Amino acid sequence: MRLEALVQDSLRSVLDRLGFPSPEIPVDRPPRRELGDLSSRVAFFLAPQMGKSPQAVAQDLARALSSHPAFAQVRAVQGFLNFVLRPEALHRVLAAVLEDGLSYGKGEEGQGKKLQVEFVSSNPTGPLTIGHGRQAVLGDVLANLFAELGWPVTREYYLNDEGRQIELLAQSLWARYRQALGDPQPIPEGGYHGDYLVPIAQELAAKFGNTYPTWNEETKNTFRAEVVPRMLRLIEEDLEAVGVRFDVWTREGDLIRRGLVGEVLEELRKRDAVYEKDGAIWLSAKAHGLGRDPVLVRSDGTPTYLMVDIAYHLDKFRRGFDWVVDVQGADHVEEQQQVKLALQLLGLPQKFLSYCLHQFVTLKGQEGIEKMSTRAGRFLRLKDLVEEVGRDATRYFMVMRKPESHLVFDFELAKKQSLENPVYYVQYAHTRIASVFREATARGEMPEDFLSLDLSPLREPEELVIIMELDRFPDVLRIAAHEFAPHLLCEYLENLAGIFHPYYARVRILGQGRVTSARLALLAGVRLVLFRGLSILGVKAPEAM
RNA sequence: GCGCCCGUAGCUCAGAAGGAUAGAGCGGCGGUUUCCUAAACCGCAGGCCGCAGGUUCGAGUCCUGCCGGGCGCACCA
Repeated sequence: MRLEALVQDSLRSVLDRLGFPSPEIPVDRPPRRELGDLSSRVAFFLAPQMGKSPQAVAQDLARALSSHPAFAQVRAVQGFLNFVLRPEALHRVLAAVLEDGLSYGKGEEGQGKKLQVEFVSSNPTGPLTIGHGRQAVLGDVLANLFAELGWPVTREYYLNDEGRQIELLAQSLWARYRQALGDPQPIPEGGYHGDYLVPIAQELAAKFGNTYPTWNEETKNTFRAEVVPRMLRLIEEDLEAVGVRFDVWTREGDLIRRGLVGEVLEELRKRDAVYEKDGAIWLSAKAHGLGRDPVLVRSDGTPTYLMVDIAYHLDKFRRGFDWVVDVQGADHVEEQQQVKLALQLLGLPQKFLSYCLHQFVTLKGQEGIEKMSTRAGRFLRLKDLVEEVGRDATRYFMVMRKPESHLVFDFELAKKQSLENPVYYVQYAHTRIASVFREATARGEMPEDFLSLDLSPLREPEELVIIMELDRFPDVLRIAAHEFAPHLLCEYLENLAGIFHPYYARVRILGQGRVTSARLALLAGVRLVLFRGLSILGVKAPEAM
């Protein structure tokens, strides 16, 4: 049984007996070790209805629990209830972890439901930058986390392969093509200046020769058809480098061709949520507390990005998703409010769509590309970053901060293969255990299996603390997923490694008789959780380094 | 001007739902190695939690106002 449930159950039975059932029983870790292993603030909540001080309530509860077999001690301190666990209770926790094995921490909350995580969704106007990298890893790890909680997860990429930006890109490519033929054609106003178009332009110059001397409708269609698949290939290379795969790619053009836009517009019109002005169709957002009314259909009759995005989300709903999580950068705040409003007006459940919003990435010590821009051709390509610092460090660094904080990517630190680098610190804990296991096997000290082992020799303080920490893992996964906060998992793993390394340095594992078997079982638990955690982050858990 | 996010140690950051004396890593200083990988470990120094009010038994956490930073405020996507 998990420790939180153990404490809750014990308290619940006492409270029921006293006639004060409490629906919610908080269980925490005390701020300092000396106070105890676990604590509860339940007395603060009960004090008013019991007509006593929190401390008096806590004392009553402590007395009632004093004979509980799992607790060595229950103390009332300033209204808090502090529990000291018997080692046997912790040994049972470790046994349960080992029994669960690779499924330790998995949940069932998502069973029978469908979740979509939409992320990256970068316009196919160039390769992915390290900014997109944060989103790629964030979305991927969130998807992994929800999968752990039992959700069937669809990873989806929304591809804006239509519109003005693509046209500008095509024209930029055409200009590069003309340049390749010796015609000094300038990149258009607001166009794409990146070098990545140059080799493609050279290729097209060789292929077409002088077939397209002027920018016209035919040239535009030709260059657009050439450029989009090539940009997609660049994006796929970047995603591949960072180890991210998508299940579904949805193209904006397909949504438009399916006629969804007209349908959604009709619905919005019925609900009086849109109006016409200057030949365009506007969403009545101001009337619902937003800052301005955005255009849904331009006066030339074409739908805006926002319009299609609304239709896209209605389509997601119809595809049967129970919940959609969109991972987006901080520059999309306004759009998020608008889409949410529109969906609400269309009658979708409020909780259908959640946004995981993240701030941008800056590179430490890289003058000139601190402010990245694909359009200006000023960026560091994701694939190049991965080649430089490795996939593991890239992924880890991208999610080690909470999404709503700015991320300063420390290039030099990420490259270091030493303890200063948190990802190596965690990986090294795993490697060490693997190494001890190899040595144990070589010496013939490895137990047949850990499940029926006597764990009672585990009595060192660090051993009990480590088990307490292993017990937290399922909570960490749950909170990291629902708070959209994968950094909590990084923090947890660093902490676990941070108690393991000193323990390993102080205590001998091998050559200790039956203590050795028990300690190997403890190490197996640590290794299991490190492996599970690193896997969820998409980072390797190496056997040797 | 309006909207969203952020402001915690020299640096980079944790402190889910308000809880006990605010934590970690790096950097700095000082130590540890006949022994399972020192790619490690131990110790020390370092804080008016941006500022000012408020809410309450209790605020880094909630509310209000200010200050500072990021992003957005297009018939671009």
